[in-house]
Amino acid sequence: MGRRSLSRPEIVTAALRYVDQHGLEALSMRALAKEIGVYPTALYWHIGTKAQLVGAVTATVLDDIVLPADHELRWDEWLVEVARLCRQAMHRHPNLSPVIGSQLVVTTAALPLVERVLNVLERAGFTGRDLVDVYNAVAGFILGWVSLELASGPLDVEDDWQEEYAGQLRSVNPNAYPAMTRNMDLLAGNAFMTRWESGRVRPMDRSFEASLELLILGLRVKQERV
Amino acid sequence: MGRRSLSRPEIVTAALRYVDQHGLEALSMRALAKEIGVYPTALYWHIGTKAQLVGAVTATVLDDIVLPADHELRWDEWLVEVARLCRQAMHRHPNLSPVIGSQLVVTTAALPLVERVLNVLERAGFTGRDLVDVYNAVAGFILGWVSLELASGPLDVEDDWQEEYAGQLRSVNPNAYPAMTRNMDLLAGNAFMTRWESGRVRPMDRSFEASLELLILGLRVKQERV
DNA sequence: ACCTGAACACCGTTCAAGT
DNA sequence: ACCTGAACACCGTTCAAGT
Repeated sequence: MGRRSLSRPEIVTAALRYVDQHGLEALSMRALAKEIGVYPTALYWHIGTKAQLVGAVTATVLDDIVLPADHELRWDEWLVEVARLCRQAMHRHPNLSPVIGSQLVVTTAALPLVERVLNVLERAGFTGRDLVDVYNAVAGFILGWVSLELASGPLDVEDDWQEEYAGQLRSVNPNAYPAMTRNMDLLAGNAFMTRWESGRVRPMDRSFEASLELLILGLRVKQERV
Repeated sequence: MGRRSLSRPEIVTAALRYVDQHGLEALSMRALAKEIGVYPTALYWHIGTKAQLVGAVTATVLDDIVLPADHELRWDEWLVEVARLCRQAMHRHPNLSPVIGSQLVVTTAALPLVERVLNVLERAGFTGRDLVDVYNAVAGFILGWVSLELASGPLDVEDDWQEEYAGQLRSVNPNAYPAMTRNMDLLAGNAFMTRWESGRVRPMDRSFEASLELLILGLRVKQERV
């Protein structure tokens, strides 16, 4: 087939593009190989298994996050900025969010991010176990919240399940669900477990900012106590 | 084969047990059918596609959450309790957490939970858009954080990748990563992106409690402003 | 109504063989 | 060193056929 000089980065780039276009579940070694114009087994020589390929793809997404300088901003402003940047990076490749959200991130590509967040949290006065806890709060919130936001619908179901679920919600028993009924207009389609569209088509900007603000408020209170 | 009276709930129960034992990625219509002692295509008659089966399984997990009575506790105490109960439910079926974390939850089984949380947040004084935002903060934090905690390792990789990653972390350049180096003993294995074991084998109890406390602190501050 | 059995179009991965 | 080509043991799903 005259195909030559297949390289690791070339494969990873092609895989990311493929996932962006066709979804994570459509990614297969065979389909990707066909896209590149090579036999499936050629991929194995360069990147190993599919799991390793996906890991490499994830690393490139983390690598794309450019953090603001540390000392230009107050620690809390810096964290807000970083949270937004991470969210943006995840929104750029929404089909990859299940990997970030539910597989262990084991790549050194994440370490610069970890270092900078730790550094800023130390600057805010957190140390030792408190530092680790507060870091986990920040990282868990950002990565967890956004990957939940980007969750995709149940795949390969009929086309009308969205309208059906919307209908089910709106016709819920007002006696059994008074609080939901009172707030249905704001709730329907806009809140976790009462929506039928992914955050990739209907981003939850306002709620993300509000949630982030709550986290920062909590951090400020905790800081004063330390 | 003399198999009779195959029922929907029977299939769902068997599927949950299968996922608990063998993992989500091992679940296949064919394997489950063999386990039950029936032809794969028989399952389709009762539950439809695999996606629908997984949805039904998820619903049973949410159904298992028994919430405390509303008025026995202060609103903030109640939320802490509910967060712990949800986390426990997810820990009971860790192999299912990718579904909760990265697929839209579209089941009426979630609605009682939504209703009660909304009710308590209204009691705390939140209304309108603020109510929705604060609800999303709580739900997004709990579901997102815990599904991240329960993330599984990259599948079917060699046995020594855990030790290898642990080694990479500890031998990181102290000049490039001073904050990480200073806190390496507490960090390694215990924080998001610097761990190599899932929360199912190494639960992050302390950090969860601390993160939850931060959220509640933030909610209390916001409440005073409303 | 409920299940069988065959069939279709896929998978990931291994391995011997080529160049 | 790098890729081909065949092969193995799987998938989800459809559909005609049985009872």
